[in-house]
Amino acid sequence: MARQRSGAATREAIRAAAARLFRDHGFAGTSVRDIAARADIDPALVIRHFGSKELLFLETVRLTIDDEPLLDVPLDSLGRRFIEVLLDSGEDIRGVYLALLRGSGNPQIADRLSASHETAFVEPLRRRLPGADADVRARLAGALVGGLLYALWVVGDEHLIAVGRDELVSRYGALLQQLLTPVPTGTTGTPGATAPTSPRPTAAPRPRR
Amino acid sequence: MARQRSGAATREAIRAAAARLFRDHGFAGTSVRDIAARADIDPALVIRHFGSKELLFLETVRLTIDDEPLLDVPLDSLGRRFIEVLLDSGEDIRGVYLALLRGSGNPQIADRLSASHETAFVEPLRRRLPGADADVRARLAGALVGGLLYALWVVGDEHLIAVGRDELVSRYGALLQQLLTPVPTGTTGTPGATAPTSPRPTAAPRPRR
DNA sequence: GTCTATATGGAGATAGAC
DNA sequence: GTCTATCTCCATATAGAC
Repeated sequence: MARQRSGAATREAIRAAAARLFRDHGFAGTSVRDIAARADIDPALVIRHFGSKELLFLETVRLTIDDEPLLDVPLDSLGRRFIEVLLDSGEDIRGVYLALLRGSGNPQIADRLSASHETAFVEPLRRRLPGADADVRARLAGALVGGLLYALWVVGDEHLIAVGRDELVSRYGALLQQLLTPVPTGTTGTPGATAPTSPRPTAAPRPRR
Repeated sequence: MARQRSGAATREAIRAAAARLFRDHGFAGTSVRDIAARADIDPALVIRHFGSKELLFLETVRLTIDDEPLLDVPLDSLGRRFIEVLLDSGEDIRGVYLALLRGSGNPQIADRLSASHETAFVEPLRRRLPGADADVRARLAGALVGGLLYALWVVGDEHLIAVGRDELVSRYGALLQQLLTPVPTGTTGTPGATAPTSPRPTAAPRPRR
């Protein structure tokens, strides 16, 4: 019979349905009718409560990493940790990231993506970085991090996925770490090697622990 | 008036119009009518010649990078060079990359993106890499490269763009180089602070095969 | 080969009775 | 606040006359 609900409950039902559908099928792949059906209400109510499909998207699809306590580790292991947190994040983050990315043809969604990238991928790192060029390094790190998610989630590189979480954390984390705490040439007591071009011995997959 | 043209000319006109519009406005943002209008023909002809909008997209939107400049560069400067080539690539690559990315909700377009990523970003690097784990390293490199384009073109990180081409090449190139020729501790000069002075503008001429 | 006309379906959004 | 009914617009795709 689809009994009437209170206004607040309806609003919540719409929000929940929208969040889920947008996350799973993106902005274009979700219709107002789909949302209404899932919330078991009339399509007109969706517009009535949120004004438009676009506003509803912007209200429900937010990228947040609130595992920030997990990032409370020494700076020299922040790289690994950050990758770890991302890879262990649930389906939520993945879906939201994909929805924002694929919807970024829409200017408003593009703005939201831009802000989300800043908040989730750049800012948490920049806060920890010392040095005058901390901002640039954090932004390069944001690009690097985004690249991993792009390769795994958007491209869906099967061979990269098959590498497995632990090795990805180790290798890509080390790469990120390079950006957070660039290894200076002199600290580890290496002699001032003047011959830069050395024929590469193979392997050595872990430049830094 | 819209006088008649030959079949081949019409087909070409459609193809050209589609390539341009898809690249500028994406798959969802381009209608068959838009394409027909730009080609100055009837919308029905678009379908008649190419079967569907989707097939037309797949036929006209291809990501190709000219990897010739990468062939003769020494392995230890391939990282910088690769970033250079990407950043100097024209509006074409950017548009195609964005169209594929934003259209990747469509399974066929996702497949195309996957293949393009492999061909353009992974394969050219893997060819040059020695070692048993060359494949993995090339894929990690592909992720890294994709991340830069993502940050610059999708997110549109203004502060990162403002860094400028040369410094991006230098810093992000050094990062990529870490993956191509890993070094336990820095040997090839400071990784990122200033341009490490081995420009090697264009290498020795070499016959194409 | 080309074009006119149209089929068919789905979208977002609205009007107005209850 | 909610729902029924509908509006308007636009999409891809097709049928059939020239």
